[in-house]
Amino acid sequence: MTKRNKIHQPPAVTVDIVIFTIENKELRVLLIKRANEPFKGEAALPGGFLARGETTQRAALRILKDKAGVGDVYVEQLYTFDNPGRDPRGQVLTVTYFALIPREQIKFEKGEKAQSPEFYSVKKLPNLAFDHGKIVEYAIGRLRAKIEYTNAAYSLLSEEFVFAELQRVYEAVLGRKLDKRNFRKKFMSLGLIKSTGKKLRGARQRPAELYRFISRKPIELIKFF
Amino acid sequence: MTKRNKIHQPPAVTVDIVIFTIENKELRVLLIKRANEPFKGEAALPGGFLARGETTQRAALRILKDKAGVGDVYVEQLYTFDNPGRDPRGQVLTVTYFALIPREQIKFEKGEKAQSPEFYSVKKLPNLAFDHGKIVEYAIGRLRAKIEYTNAAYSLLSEEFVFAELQRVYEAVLGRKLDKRNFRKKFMSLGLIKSTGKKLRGARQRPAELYRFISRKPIELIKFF
DNA sequence: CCAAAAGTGTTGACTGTACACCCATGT
DNA sequence: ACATGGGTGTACAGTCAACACTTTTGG
Repeated sequence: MTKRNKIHQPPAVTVDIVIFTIENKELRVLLIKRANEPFKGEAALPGGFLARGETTQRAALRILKDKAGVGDVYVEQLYTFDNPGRDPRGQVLTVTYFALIPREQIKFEKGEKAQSPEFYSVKKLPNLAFDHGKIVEYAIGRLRAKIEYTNAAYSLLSEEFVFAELQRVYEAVLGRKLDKRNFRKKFMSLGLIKSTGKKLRGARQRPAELYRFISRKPIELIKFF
Repeated sequence: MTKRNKIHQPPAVTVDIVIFTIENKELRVLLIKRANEPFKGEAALPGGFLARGETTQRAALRILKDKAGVGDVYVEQLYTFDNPGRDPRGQVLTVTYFALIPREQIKFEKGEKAQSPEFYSVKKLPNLAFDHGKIVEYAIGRLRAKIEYTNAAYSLLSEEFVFAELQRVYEAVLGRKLDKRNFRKKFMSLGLIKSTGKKLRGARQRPAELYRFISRKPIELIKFF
């Protein structure tokens, strides 16, 4: 560190979160309507200023709780944006995170109704405030990469799930159909999930086996060169 | 963004850079001796506070220029660290970058002599100030991943190079020997480099062909699922 | 018995890996 | 002529992609 302390006036710091879920076989992002200027009324990522002494990670969890009412989910830092002009109010540095949530776990808080939080399909996003469009795009790229070499999918599913649901998660994230047999074979060989022995009955079809992730903590698969 | 403006007191923002090079077949990191408290005299990453109105990317380039005297190199944002307690002076948020530089391009500035900048092999790093040890570790992981699906290696080599040098870059970064024939075959098939037609003469052995990267701008290779 | 989704194997193409010898030069 | 690193091909194993039919249930 140099002697720049004198002329150091730190930028404002905010945290924005890209909250993903799968709904109706589509990858969706949580957006709110901005209650205040700038960009009042436009769609934006949930976020907020850092509270005094708060870490960005804590702020991300707080916002997640406030806007979506969820706790124990996959959260990961994405990137830090501070291009000049990204916020008309001046220099703002935003640390972005992304989170993965199973749709049925989300309960919007009453207090947030005014901002009408809503999940938008990534295939038809509205115009977003600030540079949030770029942020979402970046997040999608990261998610696509992550889901191929981690167990992150657990965070988009409920604890017990059926193989078809798992495949739908991958298809929604990657944006294309996958072959049922190849997908099952490959995924099984990764050793990330185990059968519960239970079956899902009640549909008018052959009952499907229920699986669960062996670990619901982030795991990276080893890669070889 | 919520109504947290009132209690928003932004943390100090610094930028640290992990500057990599290849020297003597080893991956090395540039470290300086801290001139001031805290951690005075200990080895640390070059870095500094953000100047007023400066973006973190600009700050990274400025520090790169100041400490290593280089301009046109591969620079990429790494991660943002703000764990409590990482800096004894209080809440400090650090945006980290990593840079790749060919060793022969570096000229240390006289003004920086006091801090005795020096390249340390990643295999025998001293204890580092702050959480810089963790940062370097993280950077190595990122570099290893990047070099496998981008053309980032161009930034660790001079414009024209011989196949053996390219291979040494990969071996140093990945930390293991690679098979000469397989490496050549694979790398050639990527289409990132082209022969210059020239040969490197003067050694007492068969002259080696000189190659150059077709593009010296970052390129990502397409991956398939 | 019909509709619906579940479950299951084989083949061919491709990719990665292991491995050893001759070549062109400088001294 | 010899020491040095440069340059090259083949065979085997593992992985990926394409592809269609039978099973089990609820209605």
